[in-house]
Amino acid sequence: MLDQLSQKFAALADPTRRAMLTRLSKGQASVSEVAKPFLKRMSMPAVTKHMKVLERAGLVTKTKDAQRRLCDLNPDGFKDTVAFLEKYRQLCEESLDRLGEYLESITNQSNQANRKKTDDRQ
Amino acid sequence: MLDQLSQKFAALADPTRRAMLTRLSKGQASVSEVAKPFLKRMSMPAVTKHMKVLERAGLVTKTKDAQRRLCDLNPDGFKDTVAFLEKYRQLCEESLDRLGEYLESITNQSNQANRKKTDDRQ
DNA sequence: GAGTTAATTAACCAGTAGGTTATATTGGCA
DNA sequence: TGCCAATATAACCTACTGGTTAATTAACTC
Repeated sequence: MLDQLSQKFAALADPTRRAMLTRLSKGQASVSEVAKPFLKRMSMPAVTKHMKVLERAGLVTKTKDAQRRLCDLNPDGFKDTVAFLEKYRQLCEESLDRLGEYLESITNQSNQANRKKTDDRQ
Repeated sequence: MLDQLSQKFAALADPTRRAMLTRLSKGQASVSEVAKPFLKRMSMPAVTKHMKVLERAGLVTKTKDAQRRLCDLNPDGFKDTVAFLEKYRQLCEESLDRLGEYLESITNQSNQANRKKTDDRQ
C-alpha cells in the first residue's frame, strides 16, 4: 500500500484521469457525465476504476443522488502535491531568471541578427 | 509509451525517487552519493533504475566525470507539472480561505475550550 | 597489464495497473 | 411488480514496475 502522496502522483500519472479532473474543475458531474468523452475509447467499468483511483487518492469526492454518484474535486487533496512541487517551483523561477539574464547578455552585445532571433521567440 | 507529463507524475509517484530529488535539490551528486541512504534498503541496480526513470522523465540530467555520473536537477523539467497543478492551486487557496473563515467563525463565538484546541493544532 | 571503483546491463520474478466482458446492485418509474 | 438506468463488482488477461543476482563496461591507479 502506497503512502498518500505517492497515491496522488500515481493518480495524476494518467492522461484519462487528468482529463477527468479537468472536467470536474468546471463543476460537479455524475460518473456517466464524466465518462462521456471516453466511452468511444474505453468501457464504463474502466471509467469507474479510474474514478475510484482518484477518489482513493483523495482528489475527488462522491456523493449519492438516487442511482447517480455526483463527483466533485477535493481542492484540499491537491495541497500536498502542490506543496512538494513548491520547493522546485523556486528552482524553475531561478532557471527562468538565468534565461532572462542570458537573453539580456546577448542583447547587450547585440547586433541586428541576435535581436531578430530573440523577437522570433516571443 | 506514456506522454511526457504522465512520465513525470509517474516518476514522482515513488518515495525513493522523491527522496532522490530532494537530495539533488541540495546540490549536484554522483549516482553512488545519491544512492548512499538507500543501499541498506535496496541494491545498486535498483538505484540505477530509479535514476533512469527520473532522467527519462526529464527531471534530472547526468554528465560524465571519469567513471562517475554527476546528477543534477533539471529545474525546467518541473515546469509542466507545476503548470498543471497551478489550475488546482487556485482551488486550494479558496478552500484555505474557507477554512480561515470557518476558524474565524468559531473563534468569534469562542470559549476557552475552543481556543485551547486551536492552539494545540499549531 | 592487473586490479579496483563506479555504474550499467541482462535475465529473471512477483505484484500491480489498466483494460476487457459478464454479472450484480440499487433506485426511480409504468 | 417488473423494467430500465446508473454504477459497481467479479473474474480474467497482458503489460509494466520494482526489485533481485550475476555479469559487463569503462576509467582510474599501481
